[in-house]
Amino acid sequence: MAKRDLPNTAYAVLGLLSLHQELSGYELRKLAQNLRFFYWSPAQSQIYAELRRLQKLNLIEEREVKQRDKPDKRLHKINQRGLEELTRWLNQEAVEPPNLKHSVALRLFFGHLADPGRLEHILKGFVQDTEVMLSDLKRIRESINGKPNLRYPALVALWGLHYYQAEINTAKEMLEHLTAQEPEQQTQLLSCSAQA
Amino acid sequence: MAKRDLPNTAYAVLGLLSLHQELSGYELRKLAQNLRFFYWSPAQSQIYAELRRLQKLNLIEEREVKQRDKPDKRLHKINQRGLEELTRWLNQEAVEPPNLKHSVALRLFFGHLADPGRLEHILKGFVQDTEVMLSDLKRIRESINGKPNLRYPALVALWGLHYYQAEINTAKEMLEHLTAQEPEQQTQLLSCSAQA
DNA sequence: GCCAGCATGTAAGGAGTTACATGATTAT
DNA sequence: ATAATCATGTAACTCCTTACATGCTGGC
Repeated sequence: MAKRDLPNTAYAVLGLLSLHQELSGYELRKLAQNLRFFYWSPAQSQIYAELRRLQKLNLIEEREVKQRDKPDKRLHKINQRGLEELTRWLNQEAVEPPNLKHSVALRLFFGHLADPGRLEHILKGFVQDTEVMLSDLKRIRESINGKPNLRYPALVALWGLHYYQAEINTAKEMLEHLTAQEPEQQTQLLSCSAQA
Repeated sequence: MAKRDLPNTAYAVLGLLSLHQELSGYELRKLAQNLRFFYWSPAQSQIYAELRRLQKLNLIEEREVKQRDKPDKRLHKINQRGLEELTRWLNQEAVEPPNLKHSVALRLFFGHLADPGRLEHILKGFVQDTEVMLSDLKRIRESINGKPNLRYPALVALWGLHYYQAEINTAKEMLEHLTAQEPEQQTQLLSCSAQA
Protein backbone atom coordinates (compact mmCIF):
# COMPACT_ATOMS: atom_id res chain seq x y z
CA MET A 1 0.00 0.00 0.00
CA ALA A 2 1.76 3.09 -1.19
CA LYS A 3 1.95 5.93 1.29
CA ARG A 4 -0.91 7.66 -0.57
CA ASP A 5 -1.19 11.35 -1.09
CA LEU A 6 1.86 12.14 -3.10
CA PRO A 7 2.03 15.61 -4.60
CA ASN A 8 0.09 15.98 -7.82
CA THR A 9 3.32 16.38 -9.71
CA ALA A 10 4.19 12.80 -8.79
CA TYR A 11 0.88 11.64 -10.19
CA ALA A 12 1.47 13.70 -13.30
CA VAL A 13 4.77 11.88 -13.85
CA LEU A 14 3.13 8.57 -13.10
CA GLY A 15 0.31 9.43 -15.49
CA LEU A 16 2.69 10.29 -18.31
CA LEU A 17 4.45 6.99 -17.72
CA SER A 18 1.08 5.24 -17.91
CA LEU A 19 0.58 6.72 -21.36
CA HIS A 20 4.06 6.07 -22.69
CA GLN A 21 5.44 2.81 -21.30
CA GLU A 22 9.11 3.72 -21.07
CA LEU A 23 10.68 7.13 -20.77
CA SER A 24 13.94 8.75 -19.72
CA GLY A 25 13.88 11.70 -17.36
CA TYR A 26 14.80 13.89 -20.26
CA GLU A 27 11.95 12.69 -22.46
CA LEU A 28 9.59 12.98 -19.55
CA ARG A 29 10.60 16.57 -19.01
CA LYS A 30 9.64 17.43 -22.55
CA LEU A 31 6.35 15.61 -22.32
CA ALA A 32 5.61 17.33 -19.04
CA GLN A 33 5.92 20.65 -20.80
CA ASN A 34 2.71 19.82 -22.61
CA LEU A 35 1.00 19.93 -19.26
CA ARG A 36 1.90 23.58 -18.93
CA PHE A 37 -1.29 24.59 -20.71
CA PHE A 38 -3.34 23.60 -17.70
CA TYR A 39 -0.91 22.45 -15.04
CA TRP A 40 2.26 24.42 -14.37
CA SER A 41 5.06 22.25 -15.66
CA PRO A 42 7.70 21.30 -13.10
CA ALA A 43 11.38 22.20 -13.30
CA GLN A 44 13.78 19.66 -14.69
CA SER A 45 15.29 18.95 -11.29
CA GLN A 46 11.82 18.31 -9.95
CA ILE A 47 11.16 15.64 -12.58
CA TYR A 48 14.29 13.76 -11.55
CA ALA A 49 13.39 14.16 -7.90
CA GLU A 50 9.95 12.72 -8.52
CA LEU A 51 11.43 9.79 -10.40
CA ARG A 52 13.69 9.03 -7.44
CA ARG A 53 10.73 9.26 -5.10
CA LEU A 54 8.58 6.95 -7.21
CA GLN A 55 11.48 4.54 -7.46
CA LYS A 56 11.89 4.52 -3.70
CA LEU A 57 8.17 3.89 -3.27
CA ASN A 58 8.43 1.01 -5.72
CA LEU A 59 5.89 2.40 -8.15
CA ILE A 60 8.21 2.38 -11.17
CA GLU A 61 11.02 0.20 -12.53
CA GLU A 62 14.11 1.46 -14.26
CA ARG A 63 16.75 0.11 -16.55
CA GLU A 64 19.92 1.64 -17.94
CA VAL A 65 20.49 1.94 -21.65
CA LYS A 66 23.96 2.42 -23.08
CA GLN A 67 24.15 4.65 -26.09
CA ARG A 68 27.11 5.18 -28.36
CA ASP A 69 26.64 8.66 -29.76
CA LYS A 70 24.67 10.12 -26.86
CA PRO A 71 24.99 10.01 -23.10
CA ASP A 72 23.60 6.87 -21.50
CA LYS A 73 20.09 7.11 -20.15
CA ARG A 74 17.85 5.45 -17.64
CA LEU A 75 14.46 4.39 -18.86
CA HIS A 76 11.61 4.46 -16.35
CA LYS A 77 8.53 2.30 -16.54
CA ILE A 78 5.41 2.28 -14.41
CA ASN A 79 4.73 -1.06 -12.71
CA GLN A 80 1.57 -2.74 -11.46
CA ARG A 81 1.68 -1.04 -8.07
CA GLY A 82 2.23 2.31 -9.75
CA LEU A 83 -0.74 1.77 -12.00
CA GLU A 84 -2.87 0.85 -9.01
CA GLU A 85 -1.76 3.87 -7.04
CA LEU A 86 -2.41 6.18 -9.97
CA THR A 87 -5.85 4.68 -10.45
CA ARG A 88 -6.59 5.02 -6.76
CA TRP A 89 -5.61 8.67 -6.85
CA LEU A 90 -7.80 9.33 -9.85
CA ASN A 91 -10.85 7.50 -8.59
CA GLN A 92 -10.79 7.87 -4.85
CA GLU A 93 -8.89 10.93 -3.85
CA ALA A 94 -10.60 14.29 -3.37
CA VAL A 95 -10.06 16.80 -6.15
CA GLU A 96 -8.39 20.03 -5.10
CA PRO A 97 -9.83 23.29 -6.37
CA PRO A 98 -7.87 24.80 -9.26
CA ASN A 99 -4.99 26.95 -8.14
CA LEU A 100 -4.60 30.12 -10.17
CA LYS A 101 -1.96 32.77 -9.64
CA HIS A 102 -2.66 35.37 -12.24
CA SER A 103 0.08 37.97 -11.95
CA VAL A 104 -1.46 40.08 -14.67
CA ALA A 105 -4.77 40.31 -12.85
CA LEU A 106 -2.91 41.03 -9.62
CA ARG A 107 -1.24 44.01 -11.19
CA LEU A 108 -4.45 45.25 -12.73
CA PHE A 109 -6.05 44.99 -9.29
CA PHE A 110 -3.56 47.52 -7.97
CA GLY A 111 -3.79 49.67 -11.08
CA HIS A 112 -4.33 52.87 -9.10
CA LEU A 113 -0.54 53.05 -8.72
CA ALA A 114 0.33 52.39 -12.35
CA ASP A 115 2.01 54.92 -14.60
CA PRO A 116 -0.08 56.01 -17.59
CA GLY A 117 0.02 53.35 -20.27
CA ARG A 118 1.58 50.75 -18.03
CA LEU A 119 -1.56 48.64 -17.63
CA GLU A 120 -2.18 48.74 -21.36
CA HIS A 121 1.38 47.62 -21.92
CA ILE A 122 1.01 44.74 -19.50
CA LEU A 123 -2.28 43.65 -21.01
CA LYS A 124 -0.97 43.81 -24.57
CA GLY A 125 2.00 41.71 -23.58
CA PHE A 126 -0.36 39.27 -21.96
CA VAL A 127 -2.49 39.05 -25.09
CA GLN A 128 0.58 38.32 -27.17
CA ASP A 129 1.87 35.65 -24.81
CA THR A 130 -1.55 34.07 -24.66
CA GLU A 131 -1.82 34.05 -28.43
CA VAL A 132 1.42 32.11 -28.54
CA MET A 133 0.06 29.63 -26.01
CA LEU A 134 -3.09 29.33 -28.07
CA SER A 135 -1.34 28.65 -31.34
CA ASP A 136 1.06 26.19 -29.70
CA LEU A 137 -1.90 24.38 -28.24
CA LYS A 138 -3.73 24.38 -31.57
CA ARG A 139 -0.80 22.68 -33.22
CA ILE A 140 -0.57 20.10 -30.47
CA ARG A 141 -4.27 19.41 -30.60
CA GLU A 142 -4.21 18.86 -34.35
CA SER A 143 -1.37 16.41 -33.92
CA ILE A 144 -3.19 14.31 -31.33
CA ASN A 145 -6.79 14.67 -32.42
CA GLY A 146 -8.33 11.41 -33.54
CA LYS A 147 -5.76 9.19 -31.89
CA PRO A 148 -7.95 7.01 -29.68
CA ASN A 149 -5.37 6.49 -26.94
CA LEU A 150 -5.06 10.26 -26.59
CA ARG A 151 -8.75 10.96 -26.41
CA TYR A 152 -8.60 12.54 -22.96
CA PRO A 153 -5.56 14.68 -23.64
CA ALA A 154 -7.40 15.90 -26.74
CA LEU A 155 -10.41 16.82 -24.63
CA VAL A 156 -8.21 18.77 -22.23
CA ALA A 157 -6.59 20.49 -25.19
CA LEU A 158 -10.02 21.58 -26.35
CA TRP A 159 -10.67 22.93 -22.87
CA GLY A 160 -7.43 24.86 -23.11
CA LEU A 161 -8.35 26.28 -26.49
CA HIS A 162 -11.52 27.71 -25.00
CA TYR A 163 -9.63 28.97 -21.99
CA TYR A 164 -6.90 30.82 -23.85
CA GLN A 165 -9.33 32.28 -26.35
CA ALA A 166 -11.47 33.54 -23.48
CA GLU A 167 -8.42 35.06 -21.81
CA ILE A 168 -7.50 36.91 -24.98
CA ASN A 169 -11.03 38.20 -25.41
CA THR A 170 -11.28 39.35 -21.83
CA ALA A 171 -7.90 41.03 -21.85
CA LYS A 172 -8.95 42.96 -24.94
CA GLU A 173 -12.16 43.94 -23.21
CA MET A 174 -10.10 45.18 -20.27
CA LEU A 175 -8.05 47.25 -22.70
CA GLU A 176 -11.20 48.82 -24.07
CA HIS A 177 -12.43 49.67 -20.59
CA LEU A 178 -9.09 51.27 -19.82
CA THR A 179 -8.89 53.40 -22.94
CA ALA A 180 -12.60 54.26 -22.81
CA GLN A 181 -12.53 55.78 -19.34
CA GLU A 182 -8.96 56.69 -18.69
CA PRO A 183 -7.79 59.37 -21.07
CA GLU A 184 -8.77 62.56 -19.28
CA GLN A 185 -6.25 64.92 -20.78
CA GLN A 186 -5.68 63.05 -24.01
CA THR A 187 -9.34 62.72 -24.98
CA GLN A 188 -9.82 66.41 -24.70
CA LEU A 189 -6.72 67.18 -26.70
CA LEU A 190 -7.69 64.72 -29.38
CA SER A 191 -11.25 65.93 -29.66
CA CYS A 192 -9.96 69.49 -30.00
CA SER A 193 -7.67 68.54 -32.83
CA ALA A 194 -10.43 66.46 -34.38
CA GLN A 195 -12.71 69.47 -34.40
CA ALA A 196 -10.03 71.80 -35.69
CA MET B 1 16.37 50.99 -1.68
CA ALA B 2 14.38 47.97 -0.67
CA LYS B 3 15.89 44.64 -1.55
CA ARG B 4 13.54 44.42 -4.57
CA ASP B 5 11.95 41.26 -5.79
CA LEU B 6 9.87 40.17 -2.91
CA PRO B 7 7.41 37.36 -3.54
CA ASN B 8 4.18 38.48 -5.14
CA THR B 9 2.33 37.68 -1.95
CA ALA B 10 4.29 40.43 -0.22
CA TYR B 11 3.22 42.87 -2.91
CA ALA B 12 -0.35 41.67 -2.59
CA VAL B 13 -0.26 42.51 1.12
CA LEU B 14 1.41 45.83 0.40
CA GLY B 15 -1.20 46.52 -2.26
CA LEU B 16 -4.09 45.82 0.06
CA LEU B 17 -2.52 48.16 2.60
CA SER B 18 -2.25 50.81 -0.10
CA LEU B 19 -5.99 50.56 -0.63
CA HIS B 20 -7.02 50.49 3.02
CA GLN B 21 -4.68 52.67 5.10
CA GLU B 22 -4.66 50.70 8.35
CA LEU B 23 -5.35 47.02 8.85
CA SER B 24 -4.75 44.27 11.37
CA GLY B 25 -3.39 40.94 10.24
CA TYR B 26 -6.78 39.47 10.83
CA GLU B 27 -8.59 42.03 8.68
CA LEU B 28 -5.93 41.65 6.04
CA ARG B 29 -6.48 37.93 5.94
CA LYS B 30 -10.13 38.41 5.17
CA LEU B 31 -9.43 40.99 2.50
CA ALA B 32 -6.82 38.71 0.98
CA GLN B 33 -9.48 36.08 0.53
CA ASN B 34 -11.03 38.31 -2.11
CA LEU B 35 -7.89 37.78 -4.13
CA ARG B 36 -8.65 34.07 -4.31
CA PHE B 37 -10.71 34.60 -7.46
CA PHE B 38 -7.60 35.28 -9.46
CA TYR B 39 -4.65 34.88 -7.13
CA TRP B 40 -4.52 31.95 -4.71
CA SER B 41 -5.04 33.45 -1.29
CA PRO B 42 -2.27 32.81 1.21
CA ALA B 43 -2.64 30.94 4.49
CA GLN B 44 -3.20 32.94 7.64
CA SER B 45 0.28 32.23 8.92
CA GLN B 46 1.69 33.49 5.66
CA ILE B 47 -0.03 36.83 6.04
CA TYR B 48 1.57 37.34 9.44
CA ALA B 49 4.93 36.24 8.09
CA GLU B 50 4.70 38.75 5.25
CA LEU B 51 3.80 41.50 7.70
CA ARG B 52 6.90 40.70 9.74
CA ARG B 53 9.00 40.73 6.61
CA LEU B 54 7.63 44.07 5.43
CA GLN B 55 8.17 45.48 8.89
CA LYS B 56 11.76 44.34 8.86
CA LEU B 57 12.30 45.90 5.46
CA ASN B 58 10.82 49.12 6.76
CA LEU B 59 8.02 49.27 4.23
CA ILE B 60 5.19 49.43 6.75
CA GLU B 61 4.60 50.97 10.19
CA GLU B 62 2.63 49.38 12.97
CA ARG B 63 0.89 50.46 16.14
CA GLU B 64 -0.83 48.50 18.86
CA VAL B 65 -4.43 49.07 19.72
CA LYS B 66 -5.88 48.00 23.06
CA GLN B 67 -9.43 46.76 22.93
CA ARG B 68 -11.72 46.06 25.84
CA ASP B 69 -14.08 43.38 24.58
CA LYS B 70 -11.77 41.84 21.99
CA PRO B 71 -8.12 40.80 21.93
CA ASP B 72 -5.68 43.62 21.31
CA LYS B 73 -4.55 44.09 17.74
CA ARG B 74 -1.69 45.56 15.80
CA LEU B 75 -2.62 47.87 12.98
CA HIS B 76 -0.31 47.97 9.99
CA LYS B 77 0.09 50.92 7.68
CA ILE B 78 2.05 51.27 4.47
CA ASN B 79 4.65 54.06 4.56
CA GLN B 80 6.27 56.18 1.88
CA ARG B 81 9.01 53.67 1.13
CA GLY B 82 6.43 50.91 0.93
CA LEU B 83 4.36 52.88 -1.52
CA GLU B 84 7.45 53.53 -3.62
CA GLU B 85 8.47 49.91 -3.62
CA LEU B 86 4.96 48.79 -4.56
CA THR B 87 4.88 51.32 -7.37
CA ARG B 88 8.29 50.23 -8.57
CA TRP B 89 7.14 46.61 -8.65
CA LEU B 90 4.02 47.49 -10.60
CA ASN B 91 5.72 49.72 -13.14
CA GLN B 92 9.17 48.32 -13.59
CA GLU B 93 9.27 44.69 -12.75
CA ALA B 94 8.66 41.98 -15.35
CA VAL B 95 5.28 40.30 -15.24
CA GLU B 96 5.37 36.55 -14.66
CA PRO B 97 3.15 34.37 -16.80
CA PRO B 98 -0.01 33.21 -15.05
CA ASN B 99 0.48 30.07 -13.04
CA LEU B 100 -2.41 27.62 -13.33
CA LYS B 101 -2.62 24.27 -11.60
CA HIS B 102 -5.90 22.83 -12.71
CA SER B 103 -6.33 19.56 -10.84
CA VAL B 104 -9.60 18.85 -12.59
CA ALA B 105 -8.02 19.12 -16.01
CA LEU B 106 -5.10 17.02 -14.81
CA ARG B 107 -7.46 14.22 -13.86
CA LEU B 108 -9.36 14.48 -17.12
CA PHE B 109 -6.04 14.24 -18.93
CA PHE B 110 -5.48 10.82 -17.39
CA GLY B 111 -9.09 9.78 -17.86
CA HIS B 112 -8.15 6.48 -19.48
CA LEU B 113 -7.77 5.07 -15.98
CA ALA B 114 -11.01 6.41 -14.55
CA ASP B 115 -13.89 4.25 -13.41
CA PRO B 116 -17.10 4.70 -15.38
CA GLY B 117 -18.87 7.84 -14.26
CA ARG B 118 -15.91 9.13 -12.29
CA LEU B 119 -14.99 11.87 -14.74
CA GLU B 120 -18.59 13.00 -14.96
CA HIS B 121 -18.71 13.13 -11.18
CA ILE B 122 -15.54 15.19 -10.99
CA LEU B 123 -16.74 17.60 -13.66
CA LYS B 124 -20.16 18.04 -12.07
CA GLY B 125 -18.52 18.80 -8.75
CA PHE B 126 -16.28 21.29 -10.49
CA VAL B 127 -19.26 22.99 -12.13
CA GLN B 128 -20.96 23.32 -8.76
CA ASP B 129 -17.87 24.72 -7.06
CA THR B 130 -17.34 27.14 -9.89
CA GLU B 131 -20.94 28.28 -9.73
CA VAL B 132 -20.39 29.12 -6.08
CA MET B 133 -17.26 31.09 -6.98
CA LEU B 134 -19.22 32.88 -9.68
CA SER B 135 -22.09 33.88 -7.45
CA ASP B 136 -19.73 34.96 -4.66
CA LEU B 137 -17.87 37.10 -7.12
CA LYS B 138 -21.09 38.55 -8.51
CA ARG B 139 -22.10 39.70 -5.05
CA ILE B 140 -18.68 41.22 -4.44
CA ARG B 141 -18.70 42.98 -7.75
CA GLU B 142 -22.11 44.50 -7.12
CA SER B 143 -20.90 45.80 -3.79
CA ILE B 144 -17.84 47.52 -5.24
CA ASN B 145 -19.10 48.58 -8.65
CA GLY B 146 -19.21 52.31 -9.11
CA LYS B 147 -16.90 53.11 -6.20
CA PRO B 148 -14.20 55.13 -7.93
CA ASN B 149 -11.37 54.08 -5.61
CA LEU B 150 -12.15 50.45 -6.40
CA ARG B 151 -12.28 50.87 -10.14
CA TYR B 152 -9.45 48.43 -10.82
CA PRO B 153 -10.66 45.75 -8.43
CA ALA B 154 -14.03 46.04 -10.18
CA LEU B 155 -12.35 45.51 -13.54
CA VAL B 156 -10.61 42.42 -12.25
CA ALA B 157 -13.89 41.19 -10.85
CA LEU B 158 -15.41 41.54 -14.30
CA TRP B 159 -12.53 39.52 -15.69
CA GLY B 160 -13.25 36.87 -13.10
CA LEU B 161 -16.92 36.78 -14.01
CA HIS B 162 -16.00 36.00 -17.60
CA TYR B 163 -13.45 33.45 -16.49
CA TYR B 164 -15.71 31.48 -14.18
CA GLN B 165 -18.59 31.56 -16.62
CA ALA B 166 -16.30 30.24 -19.35
CA GLU B 167 -15.06 27.49 -17.05
CA ILE B 168 -18.63 26.40 -16.32
CA ASN B 169 -19.51 26.40 -20.01
CA THR B 170 -16.44 24.42 -20.98
CA ALA B 171 -16.89 21.89 -18.20
CA LYS B 172 -20.44 21.31 -19.40
CA GLU B 173 -19.15 20.88 -22.92
CA MET B 174 -16.67 18.32 -21.63
CA LEU B 175 -19.56 16.50 -19.98
CA GLU B 176 -21.42 16.38 -23.28
CA HIS B 177 -18.38 15.00 -25.07
CA LEU B 178 -18.03 12.33 -22.40
CA THR B 179 -21.64 11.20 -22.47
CA ALA B 180 -21.88 11.45 -26.25
CA GLN B 181 -19.02 9.06 -26.99
CA GLU B 182 -18.64 6.96 -23.90
CA PRO B 183 -21.68 4.78 -23.33
CA GLU B 184 -20.92 1.68 -25.39
CA GLN B 185 -23.04 -0.91 -23.61
CA GLN B 186 -25.65 1.43 -22.23
CA THR B 187 -26.49 3.07 -25.55
CA GLN B 188 -27.24 -0.26 -27.12
CA LEU B 189 -29.38 -1.40 -24.24
CA LEU B 190 -31.28 1.83 -24.26
CA SER B 191 -31.85 1.87 -27.97
CA CYS B 192 -33.15 -1.70 -27.77
CA SER B 193 -35.65 -0.85 -25.09
CA ALA B 194 -36.60 2.28 -27.01
CA GLN B 195 -37.41 0.18 -30.04
CA ALA B 196 -39.30 -2.43 -28.05
C1' DG C 1 -22.29 24.31 27.42
C1' DC C 2 -20.41 25.00 23.04
C1' DC C 3 -19.34 27.11 18.86
C1' DA C 4 -18.16 31.17 16.06
C1' DG C 5 -15.63 35.23 15.69
C1' DC C 6 -11.64 38.04 17.00
C1' DA C 7 -6.63 38.02 17.20
C1' DT C 8 -1.75 36.53 16.95
C1' DG C 9 1.81 33.56 16.72
C1' DT C 10 5.34 29.24 16.32
C1' DA C 11 7.19 24.86 14.52
C1' DA C 12 7.95 21.57 11.19
C1' DG C 13 8.07 20.20 6.87
C1' DG C 14 7.02 19.70 1.94
C1' DA C 15 6.99 21.35 -2.73
C1' DG C 16 9.27 23.55 -5.96
C1' DT C 17 12.67 26.84 -7.75
C1' DT C 18 17.30 28.59 -9.53
C1' DA C 19 21.89 27.89 -10.29
C1' DC C 20 25.59 25.06 -10.91
C1' DA C 21 28.27 21.01 -12.74
C1' DT C 22 29.54 17.71 -16.34
C1' DG C 23 30.34 16.16 -20.95
C1' DA C 24 29.61 14.06 -25.55
C1' DT C 25 27.81 14.92 -30.31
C1' DT C 26 25.89 17.42 -34.26
C1' DA C 27 24.69 21.27 -36.93
C1' DT C 28 25.63 26.18 -38.40
C1' DA D 1 33.97 28.50 -33.01
C1' DT D 2 29.77 28.03 -30.74
C1' DA D 3 25.33 26.86 -29.99
C1' DA D 4 21.84 23.28 -29.42
C1' DT D 5 20.49 18.72 -28.14
C1' DC D 6 21.00 14.86 -25.26
C1' DA D 7 21.34 13.45 -20.43
C1' DT D 8 21.64 13.45 -15.34
C1' DG D 9 22.34 15.16 -11.01
C1' DT D 10 23.30 18.19 -6.48
C1' DA D 11 22.97 22.21 -3.33
C1' DA D 12 20.85 25.91 -1.48
C1' DC D 13 17.09 28.20 -0.83
C1' DT D 14 12.19 30.17 -0.71
C1' DC D 15 7.53 29.92 -0.48
C1' DC D 16 3.86 28.27 1.59
C1' DT D 17 1.16 24.91 4.03
C1' DT D 18 -0.74 22.30 8.03
C1' DA D 19 -1.10 21.81 12.66
C1' DC D 20 -0.75 23.45 17.05
C1' DA D 21 -1.17 26.94 20.90
C1' DT D 22 -3.66 30.58 23.43
C1' DG D 23 -7.55 33.14 25.14
C1' DC D 24 -11.43 36.38 25.33
C1' DT D 25 -16.46 37.56 24.16
C1' DG D 26 -21.15 36.88 22.62
C1' DG D 27 -24.97 34.30 20.88
C1' DC D 28 -27.80 29.98 20.59
